[in-house]
Amino acid sequence: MPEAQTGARVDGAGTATGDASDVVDSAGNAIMDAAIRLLADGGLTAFTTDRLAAEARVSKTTIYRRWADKKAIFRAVLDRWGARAEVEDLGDFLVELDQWYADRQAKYNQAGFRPVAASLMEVAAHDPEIGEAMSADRRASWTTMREVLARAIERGEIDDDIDVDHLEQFFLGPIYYRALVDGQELDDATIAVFRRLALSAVGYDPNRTR
Amino acid sequence: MPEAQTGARVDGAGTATGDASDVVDSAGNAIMDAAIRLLADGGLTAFTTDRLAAEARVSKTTIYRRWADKKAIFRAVLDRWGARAEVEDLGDFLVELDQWYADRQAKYNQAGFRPVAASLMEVAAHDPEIGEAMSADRRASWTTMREVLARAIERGEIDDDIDVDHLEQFFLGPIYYRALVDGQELDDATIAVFRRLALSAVGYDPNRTR
DNA sequence: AGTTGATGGTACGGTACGGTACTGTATTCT
DNA sequence: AGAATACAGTACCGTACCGTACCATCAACT
Repeated sequence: MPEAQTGARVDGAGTATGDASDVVDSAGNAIMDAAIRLLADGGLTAFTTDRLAAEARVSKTTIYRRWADKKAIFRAVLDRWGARAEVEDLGDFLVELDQWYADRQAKYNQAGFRPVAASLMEVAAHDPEIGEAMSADRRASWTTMREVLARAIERGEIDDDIDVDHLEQFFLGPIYYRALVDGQELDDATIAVFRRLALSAVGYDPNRTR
Repeated sequence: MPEAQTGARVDGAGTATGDASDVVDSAGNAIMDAAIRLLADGGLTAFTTDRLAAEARVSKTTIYRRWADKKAIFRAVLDRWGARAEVEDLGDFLVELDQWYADRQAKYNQAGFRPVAASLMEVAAHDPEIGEAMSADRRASWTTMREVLARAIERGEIDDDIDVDHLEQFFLGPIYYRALVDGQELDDATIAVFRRLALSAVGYDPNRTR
């Protein structure tokens, strides 16, 4: 009977109702936070269950009560790490694009982004299951930009003869490359340059009326 | 006496004269090739000295006779992996750019690029020494594109008001992102799209006379 | 109060890894 | 021929890791 929801202990939010993917209890959150800290500091080498338990101030028992094995832990970390940008329809490509840039800038500039992303990618590149989960995450994250671009094309603000997939990669590539591969900061000046270049590339008219 | 160069065994090319970084003997080459195969197939998990010896059909003694420890082996793999593009002055930006694109396309499309690059990046992101070596490799690899861009600016073929660093990242980012992060192939159509967008971004006039 | 269940701490087994030492053999140079 | 060297093969040691078992404790529910 998997629905045996009885008494929880520390967290006041009650018991976990869903599966292991959405962990809401405090111990689970502590474990996930500790896992990201470990990956940020020492990468895959430091990502051991012993250190995870110590860093989360939790016993290994508590960890293995929530996830079957290390791979499951890692998948949960991946799920938590992936967060998509939220940009709604604001009627103007430039406004939406700036919001998207600000979101990406904040995300990729956050402390530990590069080491954590590098570790996640290493595993994703070699484990098909993790890789597929990561791809799904990325596709979901792309949805926002796809919609921004699709709306801009529909409004006639940018050229309509470019595949949306390529457009996404063209917009995201430079900032991702700079942040992940090169490890440089995404300062405002850099974002401004990339923005100007990208806008010019897709035929956006800077002197358009609205 | 480190200059004790006496008789080698298998390779007819004679003895190694330099330091451990340039390994030219057959056993050393076999080890390096095997290391890249291991990283391509199983990533950092599979990259153990035992498997390396087995894959290279070499005893562990032979490995540790050439490199002091595993980190040194890894650094040698990194050196071998990094190969810069070679584009000379051809008098025309478009011609040079196409040569650069062809070079990058071939490199990033080679089998095993993504898994190997992902493993190298994971280590580079967490080990300062390896990270610095990788940065140096990348800077050296960039030199070619920097010169291509600098020449184009000097010739007046593209806009001259953009920082060269940003330009590099803008050109390289999309193709690197697609190949490494997304794992998609760099087909000719994609390269063509990226090329068209990039040219338009930097103000290249497609109808220029020469 | 008593029961239930999650937790912390710890110890343990089995395995794998990094690096070294040792033995016998094949090759090159003197 | 004899010396020197590099090699394959293997055994070995210390360590670290994953996952489990055990036990005492503490909070929540009946």
